[in-house]
Amino acid sequence: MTTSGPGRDAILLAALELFARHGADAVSVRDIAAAAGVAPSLIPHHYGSKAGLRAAVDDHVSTIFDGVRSDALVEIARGDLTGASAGSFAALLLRHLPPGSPIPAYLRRLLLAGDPAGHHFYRQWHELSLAALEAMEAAGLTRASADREARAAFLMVNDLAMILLHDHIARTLGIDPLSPEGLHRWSAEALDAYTHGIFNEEKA
Amino acid sequence: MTTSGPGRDAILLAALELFARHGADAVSVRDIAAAAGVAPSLIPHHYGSKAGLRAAVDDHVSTIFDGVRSDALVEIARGDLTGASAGSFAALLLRHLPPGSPIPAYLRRLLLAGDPAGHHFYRQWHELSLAALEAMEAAGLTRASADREARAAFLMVNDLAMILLHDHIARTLGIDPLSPEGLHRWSAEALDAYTHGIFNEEKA
DNA sequence: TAGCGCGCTGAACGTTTGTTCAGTATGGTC
DNA sequence: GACCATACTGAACAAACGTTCAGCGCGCTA
Repeated sequence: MTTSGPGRDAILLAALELFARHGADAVSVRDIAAAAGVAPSLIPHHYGSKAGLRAAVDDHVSTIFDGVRSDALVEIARGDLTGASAGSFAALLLRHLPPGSPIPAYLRRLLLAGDPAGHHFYRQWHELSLAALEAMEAAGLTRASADREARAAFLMVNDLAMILLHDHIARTLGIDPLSPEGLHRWSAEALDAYTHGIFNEEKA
Repeated sequence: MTTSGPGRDAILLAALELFARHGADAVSVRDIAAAAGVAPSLIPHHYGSKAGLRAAVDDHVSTIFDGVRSDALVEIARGDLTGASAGSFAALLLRHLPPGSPIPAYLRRLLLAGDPAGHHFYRQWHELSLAALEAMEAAGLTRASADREARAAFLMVNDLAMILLHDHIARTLGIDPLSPEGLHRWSAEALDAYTHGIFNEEKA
């Protein structure tokens, strides 16, 4: 377990890519080494074990998310609540990541794997969502909610869903909802639904 | 590869349970055999291979979904559009499954894995969602949409999200959104959002 | 220039994987 | 009662797994 070297970074990036695409269980140490262009034994050398590498990748991703999250908190504190930042987690993430980044797919695995790292991530974002909603209510941008916790969860979960189901949406709708144009179409629908409603008033 | 026997069914159910909980890649043939109370060699005997068992589990789940889906189509055809059936896929599924069923968790894996089975499933439900939305528009229950495809996808994805992120929501909100009470709280928020809106009209 | 530290390799290790196969037990058919 | 089909077992298999370890090469400092 050492601390530097070009091979070390190559391993981390290759692992992130492969874990995101196939899931950590389906990827072997030899697969990662081949993708990184190093010997398989370099992985336990640098990261102790495959589990250690996994933890390092989680850490790497977690650090990136921390950056995105603190940026969002700054915007909320500034009262900058319009547009995508407060309303759309997906748009926020998109601004911070290069196109084709494996991070969204990795996030997908993280949230669905059921391990503690995924829940920790979810909880942090839930709190951010709650803070954003409170700020919007205070600014008079939303109708008051009888159940603010549930509403914050509802909005956030809907937003995350677009990332989680990204591949399916892209193929079914014929347009990538994480591309600028696709995101525009998607959030137009979302904004319309959340502003004007979709259902008519029901009688009983 | 045979066709009957008590061991065969036990293997299928044990595999469904374990695949849903840990993912197929993380579960060994020996794990499944132990859970089913049979010898490991009985699995390739009945299903040809582990991949064959996987396909059989997919088939089993697919058949269940077909039943749910055709029930929903009947309701739509009858004009029975109020309540949970048309609006909530989660509620629909809940009515068809016993409590504690591994099916929702399996569905989660299916949609995430990126294999054709998951996309096939998504596409079928997207068409159902579109049909339900069309019926609701025709019945005057919704405002007309400028982008009906996107709206159907939006509503469906939001609904699926509740199942995909079920564990996180349950732990964060402190109430299981797939239980009757939890579902009530969740769909109250959803119905309110979709009927009255959440955001106030924006100026520019 | 000698010595040392360390990123890195390649062969080997023991374990676990999915699968094969010879063989047993059981239930139905002639 | 003899026969056969078949659900099922337990030992064995080759392949792949994660990991270990002796050693190589390069860049330091003395």
